[in-house]
Amino acid sequence: MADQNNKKLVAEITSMDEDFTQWYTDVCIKAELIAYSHIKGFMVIKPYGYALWENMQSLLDKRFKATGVQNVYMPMLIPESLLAKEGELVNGFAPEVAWVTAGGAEPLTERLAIRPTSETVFSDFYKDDVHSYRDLPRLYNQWCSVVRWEKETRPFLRSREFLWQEGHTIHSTKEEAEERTQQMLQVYADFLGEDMCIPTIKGQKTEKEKFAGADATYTVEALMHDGRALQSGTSHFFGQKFSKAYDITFTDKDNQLKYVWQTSWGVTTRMIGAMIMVHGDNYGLCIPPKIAPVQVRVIPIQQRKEGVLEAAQGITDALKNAGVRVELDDSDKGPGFKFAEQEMRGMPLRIEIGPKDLEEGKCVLVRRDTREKIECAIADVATKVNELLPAIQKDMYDRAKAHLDTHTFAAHNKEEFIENFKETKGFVKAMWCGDRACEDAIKEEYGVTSRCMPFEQENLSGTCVCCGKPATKMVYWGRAY
RNA sequence: CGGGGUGUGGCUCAGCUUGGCUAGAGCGCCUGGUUUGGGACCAGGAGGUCGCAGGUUCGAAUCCUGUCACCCCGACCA
Repeated sequence: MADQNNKKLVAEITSMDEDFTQWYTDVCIKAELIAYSHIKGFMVIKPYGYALWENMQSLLDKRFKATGVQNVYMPMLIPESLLAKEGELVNGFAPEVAWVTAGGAEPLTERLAIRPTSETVFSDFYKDDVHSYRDLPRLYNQWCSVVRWEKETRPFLRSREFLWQEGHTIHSTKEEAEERTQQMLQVYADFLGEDMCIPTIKGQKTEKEKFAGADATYTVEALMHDGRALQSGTSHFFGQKFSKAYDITFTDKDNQLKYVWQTSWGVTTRMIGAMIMVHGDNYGLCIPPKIAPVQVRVIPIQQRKEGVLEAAQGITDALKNAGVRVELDDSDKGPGFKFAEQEMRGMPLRIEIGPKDLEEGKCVLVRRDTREKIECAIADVATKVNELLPAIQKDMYDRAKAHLDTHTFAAHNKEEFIENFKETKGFVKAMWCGDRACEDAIKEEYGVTSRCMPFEQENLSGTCVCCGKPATKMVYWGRAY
């Protein structure tokens, strides 16, 4: 019944099959996540979008703190001389740094960078803060925004200012720092999988793709509905690069002066983009229950009829008491409008209650992810909802995982590799010799980049799909956002 | 930075080629009423220095010059 009306129902958003990019933009706007501002690449995050971020923040923050991380806040402006101390980082970020050059009417003697990332500031702070092995480790994190003057911008995926968290830790031993790097990557993978219902591939970035200034960069890569890849979180092992550049030393147990070992790791509002593109459909957004600002919207039908609104309010209260994030839509819009809006905004469940239901003492629950309708006695609503929300959470993950699996291909030789990238279908696993030249050539010819060298390696063949020389690694390749 | 596109009420756009009275439509918004199980209907109403700055002209949304902004596609990045 509903399917016959698909066209009409989604008249306000472009079909994702027709134009995925436009669909994405439409959803961001129509689901009221953002509004464009007057500055390119700077967006207004509206209450519903920000509520999403707040939920993500709070879940992540708990996970961080469970591993001993503490939150701090660092200055947003970085003197040029400080930023310039670590050469690779400056070179990496130089083209996209925004500068403050005046304070009021007075030109500054030294221009100040608006942080593109805060390794330098943390390092400068740690330098004087740490003296002894007893001061280590330092496990600091900050929630803030950073600015990078990107050429092309897109809501959540690539904006010039974006919200993120950046964790910066220092350790007395290499092993401990390496362990922390992996630990945080796992935290991201767990968060994305368990809370965001987004399965990821964990692995290491190649030299070409790694973060400027890092010894090693690790990543969690997700696959969007259109088959394109999205780097969804990173964790870096810095070795002693920054500690040597910024002179962060401590006296160890053996009474020797040593340089600290350092990590940093971050995730951003880009994850909201990932959520949209992994779970969304032609009805709009579809938000995992754990993240959803509103988990259930109660929609009364013929709300002026005797008892309807009261019953709807009763259900709302019962759910609220049961710990559910619930909202009653008692606006005077028609029911069709309300259904469409709830779906557009991706609220995981809605409850319809009208005079007919009232007579029978029931209501109708509708899942956003499957649009399945489920009748339920009014008295059992809280129980049923608390049963359905986890089920939706699980099903959303399973569907995303199935999509990832069916859109990951293995190429055993060059022909298969080329074949798989004639159109963007997903990840392609292929062997690689480890040579930068092959990576460059593949990008040049097929427009795909190495996404990561996965921790779970397979031996697909003995030779590099590009040059035919002996292979050293299996790499996930893909077209990336 | 290269290619393409667009700037006219909150939104989507028409009008511009060929200058001319008070700048239009749909959606949205406000008021009143009728409605309500998939984006309701009727009546009334509010809302625009046509992106900005110059120029041509008796007269510019329309022609000319400049400029700014945004969107899309590429190369760089979370």
